[in-house]
Amino acid sequence: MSILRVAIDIPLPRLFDYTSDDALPHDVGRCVRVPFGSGEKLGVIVAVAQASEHAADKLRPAGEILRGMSALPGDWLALAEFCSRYYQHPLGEVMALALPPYLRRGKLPAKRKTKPQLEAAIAAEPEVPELHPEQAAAVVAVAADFGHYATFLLHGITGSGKTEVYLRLIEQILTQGRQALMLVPEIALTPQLEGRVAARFPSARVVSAHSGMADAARARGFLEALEGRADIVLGTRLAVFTPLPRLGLIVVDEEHDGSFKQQEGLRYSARDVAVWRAHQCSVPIVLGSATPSLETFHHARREGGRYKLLELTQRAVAEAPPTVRCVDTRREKLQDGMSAALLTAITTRLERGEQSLIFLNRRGYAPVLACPACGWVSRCGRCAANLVVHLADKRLRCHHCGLEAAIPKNCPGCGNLDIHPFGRGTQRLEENLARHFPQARLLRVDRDSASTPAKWQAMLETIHAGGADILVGTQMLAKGHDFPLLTLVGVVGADAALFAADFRAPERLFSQLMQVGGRSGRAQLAGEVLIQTEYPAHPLYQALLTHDYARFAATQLDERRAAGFPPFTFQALLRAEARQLDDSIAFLKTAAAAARSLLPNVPNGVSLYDPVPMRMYRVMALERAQLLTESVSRPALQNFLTVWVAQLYQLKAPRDLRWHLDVDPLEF
DNA sequence: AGCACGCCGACT
DNA sequence: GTCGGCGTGCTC
Repeated sequence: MSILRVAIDIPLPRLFDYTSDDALPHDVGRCVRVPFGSGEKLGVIVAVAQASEHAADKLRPAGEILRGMSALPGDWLALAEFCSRYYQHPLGEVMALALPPYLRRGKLPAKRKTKPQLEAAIAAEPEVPELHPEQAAAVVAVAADFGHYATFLLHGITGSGKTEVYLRLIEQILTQGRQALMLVPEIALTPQLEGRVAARFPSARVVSAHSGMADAARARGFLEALEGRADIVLGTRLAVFTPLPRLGLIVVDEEHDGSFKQQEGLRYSARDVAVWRAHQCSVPIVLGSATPSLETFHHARREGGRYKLLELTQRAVAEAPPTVRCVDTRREKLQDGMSAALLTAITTRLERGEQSLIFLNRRGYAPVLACPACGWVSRCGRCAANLVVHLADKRLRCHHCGLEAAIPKNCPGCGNLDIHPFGRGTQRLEENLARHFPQARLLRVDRDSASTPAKWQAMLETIHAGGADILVGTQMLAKGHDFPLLTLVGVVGADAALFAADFRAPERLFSQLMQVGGRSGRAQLAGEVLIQTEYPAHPLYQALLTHDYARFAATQLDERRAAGFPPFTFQALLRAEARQLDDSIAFLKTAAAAARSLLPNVPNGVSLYDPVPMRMYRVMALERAQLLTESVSRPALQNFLTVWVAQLYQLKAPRDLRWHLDVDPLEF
């Protein structure tokens, strides 16, 4: 008779013990059916022990141990335990997230019978481009650390051939009989990339891992990786949890991308978890970006820094970077929000048969409908936000909860017939452009117009085929697509981010503009970027003019250091949400009081701020507040959080109150 | 998070 | 007289 310690998918920070008369030490890492309360659950065996802390009469016998599937290896369990510890999240929930849903339900997928269509459908790559010297040096540097832990930042401008560096490294690690893990942001995970990798390594087993996959396919890929049959795992953030017994290399492409951070449940950063995992498995990890996160860049540039910096400054294809120019909009009367310079530039492109892209990161027709007479504005009843005017389908819509309403004919406040949309979104910009350029073929690309993958795909094809002259789009258009006919990018309405309350807003803006600017100009056609701004002298724009990420990053890091922001401090946010804001605040105040009694015992200074309503304090009829804690010492913060969270579980709170901790939060 | 147990309103 | 509301308490 032995004791099984089992992690179960419930929001409690503890394991549950069961008795078993047939469990063996090698059952650690296996799934097991266990009675739980009045029902049954599937858990993961974390340990097989001789004794339990619990009274024998409390223990129930475990059910079936699922031996049809290989046990999850020790390093996978350790990875889950690390995430549980670091993000202060119950281990059972971590494992539930890390396992494909199919396996979590105790099912096993049928074995793959046919070779997947993907590989068959892809023509072999005209198999391999030559490396320029910087690429070659990067490959040599990383390969020198095969078999050891090392983190590399591969900092390379758009078009400098980062992907080719990844592929060469993967090729080399495969020849050593090891597996490679490649993480990409959600948006970039397209069949194209899978196809390119599969085509490049026709004899390797490539599996994908992302949440859009069919359950069985995802489970099959997970098992192939677990059993060592998969050679390359390519996926979004959740792929970081794929078990890889022969792991030899990790690549995180576009490492700055916010989608690597999960914003609900286990709020993990797949990039940070990947770095931990590389260390755990003694393998090198390559973080690639044209605009690295300031956290990563800081580690890479510091004297004796923790990361090694690899720079790609040349473009792999012979082409010049786009010319970037600011248009000072304080000095002229704009026409529909557009300057004469921008209108002229578009006209020129139309005459030459080239494409223009106008970037406005605000979808809808106008951000609000308002009554000038009585001051009524279209507010969402469930969120602290305005309803956005969507003229395309004649609705008002909340971008936070999805609430919809008809557009009223007259003011609901005073009956006034003269109510207007205020401000400008992509739909209105499209309408404006259509008036200025009646002969042009316009295409608006945002989450509304490209609502399904099929529509999005069709739009990309239209753009490629030259079926549109002027594109109007949000950041959807910024990422990773090559548009050979596009030679002009106009940026409209970007200034707001310069003065946003979120200290990371400039970092995101720079990255976005750098990316969207990179869409313009290809082999033979020079590109131009026009940024309309009231602050042409702003350091962010000045750095963009010279494509000088390093200068921008340096000024940002100076500001962060002076203000005591990350990466110079480490933060964690306790958030609470309830029907009433008062309840959320009250809970956080109790939590703060508990924290204060702990703080004298925490070395190295952990600071605690006052509970405050969140900026968007109401979403979906839940009112939210947050409490910030920070420290210059990550271990000090961790020690504090561990003790604090244990107390939080003991606090009594209204039934409808939810709370969670966000370690290393990206958004406030 | 489920899910049971447990004390107060409108129905056969 | 019951069916059922959702308030709190537990789950090895």
